[in-house]
Amino acid sequence: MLGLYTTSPLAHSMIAQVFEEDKSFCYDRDMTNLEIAELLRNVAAAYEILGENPFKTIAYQKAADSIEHLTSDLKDMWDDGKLDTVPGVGSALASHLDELFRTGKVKHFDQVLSKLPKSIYPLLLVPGLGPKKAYKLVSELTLKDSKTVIADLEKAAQTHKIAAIVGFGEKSEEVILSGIESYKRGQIKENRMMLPEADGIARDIINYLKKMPEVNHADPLGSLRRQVATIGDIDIAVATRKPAVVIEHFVKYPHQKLIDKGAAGATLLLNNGRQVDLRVQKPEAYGAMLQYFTGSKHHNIKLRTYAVGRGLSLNEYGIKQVKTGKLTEFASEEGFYQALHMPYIPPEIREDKGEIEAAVSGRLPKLIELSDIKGDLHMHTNYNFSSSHDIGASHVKEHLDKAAALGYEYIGISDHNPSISNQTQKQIVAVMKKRKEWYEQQYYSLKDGLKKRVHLLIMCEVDILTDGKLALPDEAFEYVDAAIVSLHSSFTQSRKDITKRIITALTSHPKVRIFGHPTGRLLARREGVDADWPEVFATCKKHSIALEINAYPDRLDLPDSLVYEARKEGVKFCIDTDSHEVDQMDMMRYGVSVARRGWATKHDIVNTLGYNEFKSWLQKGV
DNA sequence: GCCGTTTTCGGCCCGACTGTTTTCAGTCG
Repeated sequence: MLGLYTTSPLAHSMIAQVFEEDKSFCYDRDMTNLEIAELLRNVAAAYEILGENPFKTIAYQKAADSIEHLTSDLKDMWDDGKLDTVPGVGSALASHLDELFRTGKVKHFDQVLSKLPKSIYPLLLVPGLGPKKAYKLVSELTLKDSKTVIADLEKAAQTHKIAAIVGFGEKSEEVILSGIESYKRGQIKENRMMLPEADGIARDIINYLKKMPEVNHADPLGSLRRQVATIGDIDIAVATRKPAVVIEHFVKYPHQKLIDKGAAGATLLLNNGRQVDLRVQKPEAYGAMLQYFTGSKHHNIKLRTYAVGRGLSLNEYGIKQVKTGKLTEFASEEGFYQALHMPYIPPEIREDKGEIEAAVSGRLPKLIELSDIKGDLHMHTNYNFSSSHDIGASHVKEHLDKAAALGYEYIGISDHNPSISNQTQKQIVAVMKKRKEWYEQQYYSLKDGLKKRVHLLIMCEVDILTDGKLALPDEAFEYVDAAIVSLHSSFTQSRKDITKRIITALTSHPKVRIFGHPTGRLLARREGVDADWPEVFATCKKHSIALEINAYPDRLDLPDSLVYEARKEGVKFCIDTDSHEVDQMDMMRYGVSVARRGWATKHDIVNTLGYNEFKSWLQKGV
């Protein structure tokens, strides 16, 4: 295959001359992981156009993927001399990245990138355009300005200048225009839905499908099955012997538009604007299909690479012996993984974070399950005591009833601390004393049966003020069993300031036991704070403070990637719902999903402890 | 350019889809 290594037939030297005024590349030594990944992808694209060894191109793309998925800043890892621990970064790339962080430039990248017109690189972000097409369009249409290249291309498509280019046609113009449309939408990031919304939609449809006797199994696929915090499209798999009947039934589900219908499935645009794909498969091959479409992409690539080493090739229909071409089908995913000599890997951890290696060597963690949860420590009742933030909508007795129904041994009421702006410290202490007495009175008035089953802990969610002090006077701590401390203001402080602020708060009183929704992120609305997480984790570990995994739908905070990191350091977690209304206590399972995605076992989670053990953890931190 | 149950050389995931083609290249997930 000599052709792979020869120079592209396109006359890039000529093009480079046309664009010679446009040669400088701006990047700096404080690039984010995302920006570095984009830089490496640009180099890979240039290599591809220039006809470099295709595996070198793939190596750059792999490194870019891997850097994009890191949970710490690459620059911090460089600081710590840990560049070589990044998968896909070998000695050559490590040396280039070292040059980048030291000098803010990489000579080799500049050389490669400047062989091509700079205006091709923005086009790579448009769906449907890869290196080859981007290069051809830029060359043929002489699109010089990288700042306006996307708008220029849009204009060229609208005025039908693209159909005239060899290899493009009228349809290409439409595809390019719709690609530019989604590129623009992608910039606004409005498309993804939060996990519970996607989960609810999928559950309704799965229940609807399961009413048919022809449906043997129905499951979500993709990021929803892996329980990622935000979901793009909803994909659903069905095992059946009567695919046509199932598809007919599916397209009768209430919708605004039937987008596609074929022998293997159908796509609907629902009334709520969400898109749902259905895929059908015969029961014998259902396991292979589930595995294939659950992903993640990185997990599947790693798994297929592993299989190739054993003379096997994986696809959506089964496992093929490379030598004989014999295909074995699998009805279940368990069987599929077993055939690869490893235990079943739960969907939540299929992210290529070491789960395949762990499975092969028998080190796969036994992930926490919803039924392991024995209590919920973060909820707000409708008891009104001049609280600093919002109060809840339900009575404490409703919360206790619900806890009993969920089989919990205990709950903690964690109302916000009293407002500090219009009350003296003395008044606040009095309010807290009265609050404790009120809750105790409510609890004592319960029926004996409920009291025996569910214990009540009187806690408080205390604001961490801008300087790290707590918004509750020391004397008031006498009236709570324990405190959750949380950030509710000044989210944009510098990393140094916010880290110091958090650590000050965590170590300011022995009754501070849980760090609530640690990053403060609100999905699709607010980024989390930029703290030095390893330092925060070390403090939690030292003082035996639990990091909260807040299950509230738009929080899911601590995020799964940080759960994974913190767990490696031996930090404990507490999964809470932060309920402001009694039915929200059902959201616990989303918190459990986050914990599972972070590889947590029940031993990593303090509210899997029975009441007595939990109480002793609260008091002594054992 | 990376990497190791084929470990310092010789491989590198897999198939679907689409448009422009008449047998395939490019892109995507």
